[in-house]
Amino acid sequence: MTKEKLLLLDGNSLAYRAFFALPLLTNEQGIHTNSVYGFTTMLQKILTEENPTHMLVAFDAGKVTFRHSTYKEYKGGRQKTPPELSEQFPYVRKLVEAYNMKQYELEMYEADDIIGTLVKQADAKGLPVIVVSGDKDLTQLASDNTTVYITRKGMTDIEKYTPQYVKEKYGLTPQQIVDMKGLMGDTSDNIPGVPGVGEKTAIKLLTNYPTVDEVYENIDAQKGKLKEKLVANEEQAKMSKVLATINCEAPITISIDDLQWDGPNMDALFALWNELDFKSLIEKSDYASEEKETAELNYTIVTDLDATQLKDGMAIHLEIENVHYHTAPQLGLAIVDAENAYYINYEDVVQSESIRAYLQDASKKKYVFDVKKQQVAFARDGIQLAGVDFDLLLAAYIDDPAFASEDIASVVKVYGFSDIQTEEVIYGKGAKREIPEVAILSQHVCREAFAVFTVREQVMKKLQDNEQYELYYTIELPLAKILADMETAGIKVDADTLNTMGVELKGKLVQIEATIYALAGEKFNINSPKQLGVILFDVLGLPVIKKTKTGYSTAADVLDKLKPEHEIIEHILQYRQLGKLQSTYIEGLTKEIHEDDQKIHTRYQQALTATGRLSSTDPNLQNIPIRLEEGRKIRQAFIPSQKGWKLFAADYSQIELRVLAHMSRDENMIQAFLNGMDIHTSTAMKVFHVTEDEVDSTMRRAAKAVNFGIVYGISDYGLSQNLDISRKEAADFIERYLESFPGVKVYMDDIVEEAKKQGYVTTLLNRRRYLPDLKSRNFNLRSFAERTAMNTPIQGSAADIIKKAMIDMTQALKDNNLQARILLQVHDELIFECPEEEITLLEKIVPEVMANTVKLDVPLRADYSAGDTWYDAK
DNA sequence: TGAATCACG
DNA sequence: ACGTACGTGATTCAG
Repeated sequence: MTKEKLLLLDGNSLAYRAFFALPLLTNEQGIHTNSVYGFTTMLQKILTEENPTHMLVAFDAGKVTFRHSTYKEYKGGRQKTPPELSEQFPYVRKLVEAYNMKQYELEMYEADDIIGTLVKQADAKGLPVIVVSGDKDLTQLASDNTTVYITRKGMTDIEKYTPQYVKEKYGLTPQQIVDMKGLMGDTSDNIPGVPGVGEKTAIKLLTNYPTVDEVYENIDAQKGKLKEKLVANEEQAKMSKVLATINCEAPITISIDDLQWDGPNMDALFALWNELDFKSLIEKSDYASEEKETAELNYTIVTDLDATQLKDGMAIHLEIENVHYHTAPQLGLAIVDAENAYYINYEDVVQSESIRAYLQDASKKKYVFDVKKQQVAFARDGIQLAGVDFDLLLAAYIDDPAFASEDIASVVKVYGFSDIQTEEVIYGKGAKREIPEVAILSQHVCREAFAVFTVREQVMKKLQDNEQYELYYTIELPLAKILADMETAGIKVDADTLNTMGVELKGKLVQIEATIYALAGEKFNINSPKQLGVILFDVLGLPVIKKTKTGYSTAADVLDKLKPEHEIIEHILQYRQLGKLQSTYIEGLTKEIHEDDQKIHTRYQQALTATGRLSSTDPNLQNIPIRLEEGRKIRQAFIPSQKGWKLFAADYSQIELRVLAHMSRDENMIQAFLNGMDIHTSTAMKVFHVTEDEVDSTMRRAAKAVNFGIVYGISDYGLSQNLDISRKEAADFIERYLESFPGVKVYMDDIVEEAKKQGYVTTLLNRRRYLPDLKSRNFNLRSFAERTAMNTPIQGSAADIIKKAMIDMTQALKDNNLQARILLQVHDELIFECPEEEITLLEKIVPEVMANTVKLDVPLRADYSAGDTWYDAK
């Protein structure tokens, strides 16, 4: 039998302490959670360390207590409880409830008194007690039987008060704490004490005369001012002691036997943590990990199914060995609804006529997680997946882009479904990763499908409630199919071209390397910022312009400034530039060319970015060099897949600034776009009050930088860095800009204001991004969130527009019976390939579709060009 | 595994 | 006074 131990918590005091100890946090609904979070982490820690058998959380009952009849100013002058804290009290209660702990409060009494009374009972029984509070007053309860834990900053840092510890700290016994309070008072509870007597004096007095009464019985031993003060405040001192004394005779109606504790209600606790977004706790808890018992799901492993079993409205899940779905083996397929669950090994799926027909039947609705992945993987075996009506990955991403995850388990957990294990648990991680035996795998895959089936209605309802159904159903879902086709099509890359460039680069790199070593006077690893820093700043003694967390910064902007200082700099910059081309683009891209078709098949992440943009991986085809000529040549390796075909590229002109003009309704900016003039020049004219002819390149460059700055959520510092001017000058630019475009200023102010109010910002097509940090008390976090609030509607709306354009474009290509197809998307541009003879038609259709996909208060414009390589389509 | 760097929009 | 531009992914080094 385990040893009994009683844990008593001072609920109110701990909630207060946690609130002020931690930065303001909010959950997705904008409810503040820092106090509950601190309370939870503290509790988790103590429970693990102490294993109590009895528990109680005591709360203060109301404002008025029996102490007020002694002294009506008791706890007077206290600041009102901040509303951010008040709203958390109900959650603290819920938390205690989920932990299955007894909670108790008593009219007219404070939590302290409840705790004191129980401590006394426990002491009588010899039951060991731990009292936990944020309030040092409780330390008076310390005894050989009772230890008082006082939380320090961070909540998990705890000071343990035993009688010995009190003695060391104050030179007093725990019982004397109240005498000390009597003499020195307590500002937080508005206990007066003796004015002019502080902790030092109180301790000194009590060392000689152990109680307040004895101090006064021997008052003649004191002299001077101190004596006067003591005499004048005798009544007040004695009253103060009474106020500070915990009442251990409170008329409580519970006893220790009622406090037996058998551990938390994990389901309830888990649900609450979920609601409060305590993701780290969820992950840490055993409940979510391997030991967790998941409910058995009844399913059967079959080799075939007949048409009557393959119904409309089932969840399907194709399990693929790893994330690289263009090549990774397909393992098996689960087909699940409320009544049935089947698992079919992938070889059997490919063999089965009926299952193939079902998968390709658009009239049979299917629910999946990551339709693009499944579509691509099925397409490898000639199965054209159709009829997908629900994609949990996309729906969850629209619900909240922060939910993005490749792992079904973590996504459904957000919606309260936890009968599923994470992919890490099933496969293991890192080098230990391996495919589990079929029995485990099939169970898991069926659960994945069942999870999709289960949360579907809930997620769809949420999208409807938030008016995001249209974004989901008319943009993201159809886009997934288009992206799958783009990925499957791939883009042809000529390995020989890359190879030739690589050989040439290699020669140059060897030369530059030798030059650098000669100038440095020694060999070192140029690719190591650390070693390079030593050479530049210690060996060569160049001035240090910027430091990083770990040492000297050797970033390009720093090296640029050092150019005049030493010849070595330009060689290092050259080396870096060419080295990047070699490793990332020549070698990196070559590795990704598929043997069989000489193509690169990237994967677009459709549910990843916070703003709604796509991203591209393995390889990233959205950051192929263009700005510098040497790098731009890489694009010569990208070619059409067939003889007689061309590449065709079209890009939106200034889409983000046009979106800004539209959303801000700024008349000057709208006018500038209506005039069709170069926007940076026209900005320069406005800001510098000059005519078009008077705008020189410096002014245009400055105007361009400010335009970018505005889109990013401007700061004078950022602009000053970008333009390499003083902060003052940058601030001046911004001010003049905002005077020239007053609508922009109003818009920027409003958007932050509105985001603070509702907790999120939205885009043109009602995509959301939650910004809890807008309420942070941390300046950095808050400023960042404010800039994000300004940037996301712009970047996100631009992303919405091109996504819609891709859908419209696919339709237009079809309507015109063109062979042309979209291959790549790079945020504001689309790259196509097509037979040469279709170019003329594309030149008409593409810019038209792109310009008209949405109607803004300013025109949208797309520029375009065709060529034999991507380089030439410029 | 995280930091630094640099490629893109 | 606070310390910064927004959004990504790949490579390299080093602990």
